[in-house]
Amino acid sequence: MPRPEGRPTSADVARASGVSRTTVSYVLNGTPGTTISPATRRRVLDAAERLGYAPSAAARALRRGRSDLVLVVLPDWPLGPVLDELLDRLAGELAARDLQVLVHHGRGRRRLADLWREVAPRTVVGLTAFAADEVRDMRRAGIEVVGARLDEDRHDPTAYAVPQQRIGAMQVEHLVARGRRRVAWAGSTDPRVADFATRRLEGVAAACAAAGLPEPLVAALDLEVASGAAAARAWRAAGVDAVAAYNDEVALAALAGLRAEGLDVPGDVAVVGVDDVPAARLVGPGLTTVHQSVEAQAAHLVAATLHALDGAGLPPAPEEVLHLVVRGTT
Amino acid sequence: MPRPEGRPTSADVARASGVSRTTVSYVLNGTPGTTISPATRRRVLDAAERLGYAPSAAARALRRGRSDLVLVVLPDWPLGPVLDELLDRLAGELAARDLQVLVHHGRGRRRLADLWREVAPRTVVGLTAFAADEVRDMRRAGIEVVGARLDEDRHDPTAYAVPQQRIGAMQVEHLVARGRRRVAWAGSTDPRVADFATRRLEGVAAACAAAGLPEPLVAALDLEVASGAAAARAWRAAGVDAVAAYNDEVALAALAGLRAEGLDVPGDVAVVGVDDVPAARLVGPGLTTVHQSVEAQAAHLVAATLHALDGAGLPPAPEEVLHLVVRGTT
DNA sequence: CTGAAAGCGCTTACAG
DNA sequence: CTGAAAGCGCTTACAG
Repeated sequence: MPRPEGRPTSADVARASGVSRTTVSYVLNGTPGTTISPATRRRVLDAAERLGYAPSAAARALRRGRSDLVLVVLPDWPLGPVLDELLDRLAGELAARDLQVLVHHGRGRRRLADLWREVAPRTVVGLTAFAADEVRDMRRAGIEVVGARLDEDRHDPTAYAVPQQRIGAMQVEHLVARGRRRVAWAGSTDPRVADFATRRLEGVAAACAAAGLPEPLVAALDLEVASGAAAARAWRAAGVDAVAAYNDEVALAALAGLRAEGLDVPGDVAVVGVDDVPAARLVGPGLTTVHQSVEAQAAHLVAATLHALDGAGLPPAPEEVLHLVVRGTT
Repeated sequence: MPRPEGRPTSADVARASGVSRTTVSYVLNGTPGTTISPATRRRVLDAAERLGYAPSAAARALRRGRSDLVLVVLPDWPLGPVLDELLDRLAGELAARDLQVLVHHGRGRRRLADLWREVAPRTVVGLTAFAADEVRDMRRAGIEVVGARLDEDRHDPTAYAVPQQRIGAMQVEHLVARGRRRVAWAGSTDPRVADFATRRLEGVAAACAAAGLPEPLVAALDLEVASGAAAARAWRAAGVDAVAAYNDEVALAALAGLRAEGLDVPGDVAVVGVDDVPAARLVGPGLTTVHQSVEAQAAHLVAATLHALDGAGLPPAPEEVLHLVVRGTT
């Protein structure tokens, strides 16, 4: 009989099956090196099933000194298919090692410290960058940390990074190869992506300088036709013949604005995005864009995590993550 | 001095500050009703800081009998802006009550049972439907369960549900109002959304029947121009003059296919999507679509969760979640 | 104002 | 083949 209040414990199972808690633990955990008679084993299993017994994770974690959780901390940017796939791959890979992946959507820095103390995960995987003292605290608590970097800093070999500046540079290099000379940057008004946008713009500016072009004209777009149209008027006034957009959605807003202003793409202005979302190949003309290989990123992230977990070999940096997909807009 | 191995415990802090563990606990938890001298308090706080002490969540949960976690179980469908916003709102609301939200991306049914035992959350919020015995097990373990339903089943008042069939019906009702008589359904080849797609198609079929139209012509589309074009040829052959798409992305594939086949939208064929993603208003012509109010959904979810947590009043069913946004494609 | 002690539910040497 | 007992790190009546 379950106790009137609360969940049953191993003591309840022991009582119900007439054995000690030791035996219950041995049977339920399949502890190797023990020899429990089949009859006893049956009785214990039956009792556990009948009572709906589930071991207390808190007690188990306390006793074992660690949990079987991997905490993934997401940055405060919009979710998308890339992240989706990344988490999926990571969870699958870790499940094979009996680790559970739990995701924290990282709004609010303050809460993070509470959180990792609360769940006491084996490893924390940050898709956002951690402060140095945060990393110190976690390591001190015996938690492995796999970090993310927004930039190309490679000092920490486990750091997971997509070279954001390279993305911007690739956009400009392609536009220059197409003979464009006056480049505009179409950024985002979403504050959550500001870090990324800044890096990409740095890459755009550097590539313009390297090609002897003037500094890029900078604008931030909403995902609205009117916003794109306003930008398009400024571009026409400045003689812009090429637009590098923060991502494909912003590129779509730019395209809508150019269309509304009667400018021809790619005749008057070429446009290149980032992400290669499905819409990029479905609109007409198709959107030229920088594709990020989820496979390569996921493989790197998984490898870095396994490295932190059990000292598996470090993965090579994912150099082959980016490639350009050329379509009708350039 | 921290112990050579592992994290410091409250005993270490007690030793370092020359008080008992009781006092350490009182100080660190700000336990009301105790009167610790400011000097003692200072010493404890300093020692804790110096040692980098963080209480063991496992021990605390074991002692208290429950954790401060809310586990959100996501279904196995692609992430998107709606889910993003939903999680954001829920996390914000619960943070105000000192609850942490942790998200499990629910691939693999088997693992779920392990997971809730492992983290011993206060509440499990399912954005996917749970099996009845799963719910029973969780409740038996003292965990509140907030369930999701794929359909319009309203037996459980806490169940969170978007009326999927209503979505399909709204699409058809609009098409009929526009004078269309031969409706096709553009489904998805993504198996992860099969449940949703089925419900929406049921709504489409029912609305067709109600309007005296023939059964909808059914096709599943990839997010590729070629796939849309193949469907477009079939639609032309069957005299289809209206397409209800599973979502906006599929609608974009349909539009790309119709364009490739030289069919005019909305002249020859009208198209209506679901979701109102940014691209829907950025493409030309703009995509008519069924908008799901994230606000209403989030409010309902938050209310249902708070109800489970502390018996707050039940939210009204979110009837006002859906509305049609009419643009150029119909 | 502060401390000694019990107990949360497990697992695992150790002893039989 | 199985059990009594210790101990993981906390919190909290209870006693001073």
